[in-house]
Amino acid sequence: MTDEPTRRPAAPTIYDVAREAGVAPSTVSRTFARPGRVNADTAAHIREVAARLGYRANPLARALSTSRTKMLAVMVSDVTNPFYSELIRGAQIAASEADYTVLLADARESDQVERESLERVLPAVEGIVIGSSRMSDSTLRVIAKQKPMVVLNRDLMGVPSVVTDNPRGMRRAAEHLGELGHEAITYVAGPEASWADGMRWRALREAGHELALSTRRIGPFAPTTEGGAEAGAQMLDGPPTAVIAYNDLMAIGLLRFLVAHGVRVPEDVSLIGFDDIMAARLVTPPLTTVAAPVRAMGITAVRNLVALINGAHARAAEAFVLPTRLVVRGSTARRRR
Amino acid sequence: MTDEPTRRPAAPTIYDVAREAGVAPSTVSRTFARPGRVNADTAAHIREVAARLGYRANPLARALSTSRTKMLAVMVSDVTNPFYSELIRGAQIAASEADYTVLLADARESDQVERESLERVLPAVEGIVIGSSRMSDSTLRVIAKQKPMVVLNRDLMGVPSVVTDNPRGMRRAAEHLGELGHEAITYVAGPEASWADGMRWRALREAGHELALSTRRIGPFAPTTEGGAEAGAQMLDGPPTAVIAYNDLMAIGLLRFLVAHGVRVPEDVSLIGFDDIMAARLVTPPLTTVAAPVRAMGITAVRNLVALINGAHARAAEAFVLPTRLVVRGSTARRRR
DNA sequence: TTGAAAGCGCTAACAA
DNA sequence: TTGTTAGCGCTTTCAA
Repeated sequence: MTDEPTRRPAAPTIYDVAREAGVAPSTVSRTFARPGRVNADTAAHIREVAARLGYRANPLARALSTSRTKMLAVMVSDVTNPFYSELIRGAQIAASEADYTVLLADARESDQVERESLERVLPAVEGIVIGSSRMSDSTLRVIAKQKPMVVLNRDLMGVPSVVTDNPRGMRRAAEHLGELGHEAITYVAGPEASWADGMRWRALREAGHELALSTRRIGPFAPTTEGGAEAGAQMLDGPPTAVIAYNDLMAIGLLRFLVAHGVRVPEDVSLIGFDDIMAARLVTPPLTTVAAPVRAMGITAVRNLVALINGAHARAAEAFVLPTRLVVRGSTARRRR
Repeated sequence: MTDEPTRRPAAPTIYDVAREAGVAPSTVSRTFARPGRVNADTAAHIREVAARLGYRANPLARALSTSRTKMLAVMVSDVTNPFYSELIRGAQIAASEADYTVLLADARESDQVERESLERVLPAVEGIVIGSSRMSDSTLRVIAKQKPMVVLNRDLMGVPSVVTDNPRGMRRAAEHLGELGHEAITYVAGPEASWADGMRWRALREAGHELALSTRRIGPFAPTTEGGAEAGAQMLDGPPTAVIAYNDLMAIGLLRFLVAHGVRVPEDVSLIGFDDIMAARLVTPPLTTVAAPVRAMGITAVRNLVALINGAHARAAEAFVLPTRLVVRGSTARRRR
């Protein structure tokens, strides 16, 4: 089965083009790398020859001499999580704008895979966006020392970050529940180590304080539908009237669990998620949620990363805060009990 | 704002290690590239020094001299489509097994973006998996001539492919509906150019023929929830009792449209999708669907691609066919009218 | 088993 | 504006 590789024609190089066009190789190089530094006519001629020969600059060779690989890494904990696929989409958009290619590092929710993935990808890229990571702050900081880095929804002293406005989002969610007559809100916590989780719970506590709503917290749970179901199991006897979950996936898991066990949503329990993933719209009832501008986050992160690569100073003191928005759908209603 | 780049320590090279270890650079190279060709003790020493210095082989430099970049491209039409994210997951798994990195080429449902994406990525990779593409067969074949390629759910003469067993899946779906007493099945078609769509419709016709069920087809529609809703609008007056949609996204869009317009599922209409994406489980009622082993497809595709790269012969005559499975959930029921 | 030297395809001084 | 000449960091002959 395994034989000698099929012969494929070797890709033409700068030298082939140079010979064919009757100029020096460096002139060919210039034509593509710094047009303007070469006579318009010669350039045209060279391009013509190059096109005829099907010449494409070898990006690796270019990278070797310029040490600009034009590649970026985006690290996520799970590609199949819709939150991250939207993030990747944003990153791709901004990357191609800046003529960068993105390497996907998918941790597959495993520390070891995350390491290996990073190892593999890091030496090839000029910078990295940490969409999510289980690595410790100090580990990340070490990496940030080697390559430009932007982190998402995380607070890493000295490393620029892009975050969503959790406090405002949570505040709006709490207000919404307050307006519907709810007096107590239960927060279903996500992963313990999550910065966003801490932010959200804190924001809820503060909002509760100001709005005279009592708050409590259960968890932590996995940030998945399974985690949500687990939370549901814990609240089955004496469910609260209002719940805010760490994210949509959990809210959906919780929603389905409750409904399956005879608790009606929103009649018995009002439920709010975070992120506004596509599935939030699809469940019955559709989920009220605090929408995060995920794609915009990806775009912002990459734009900042590229700026960093190009020598911008890491204005790391303040994070880039992107606005959230409460999307009211069917899972919240006036309190009835 | 844009200033001189922050100084980052230059990564140690093979020369640094060589000097520090008191050996020739080529020996350091050998230690990593072909261990066994170097004395065990020297090798150990070199590794020790390398570790101490934090040496990491520069993959680009290596690629330049070996012309093995250890990178693969996966082209998809839309990263945010759950079908493709699962595919990417599979590709990642197989790629890391083989010590390859994957470059994601996301077409964002646009021809132009697809082109650019491909241009950007192609010269850097050793091979490419076409998860989906709007490119013509002939264009793809041209590319396959330059780089090893594996296509998914598509039939490209001369190019190895991985497909799901659409005929069997469709057959099972039709049988299921037949057993529930349905006598006519409407197929809601996906994108016109889609090979899978053609396969599915053909398979349904044949199954219908054998099972004495009448079949008809409407569409094409976009393979999205929006497309599904559009189809719903077309069938509002006099809806069929049984519908099979090109994929889950469409089925879900259709489902929600029908329910919103007073048509009950599954009481009035039984509905089946394809793929078994996560959302299929989340909608109400949960969707009966023909599950595709998406992750396995990604794995299979990449494994084959790697084999191809290593010189396996393209046994392109037969495609790799992966089994499908009918997952019966709540959207199908006995015919009542 | 090791070292010396050439070269992968490109860019970047430096001259001309 | 163009050509000449060194490399970029690694692998790979070829000798020793």
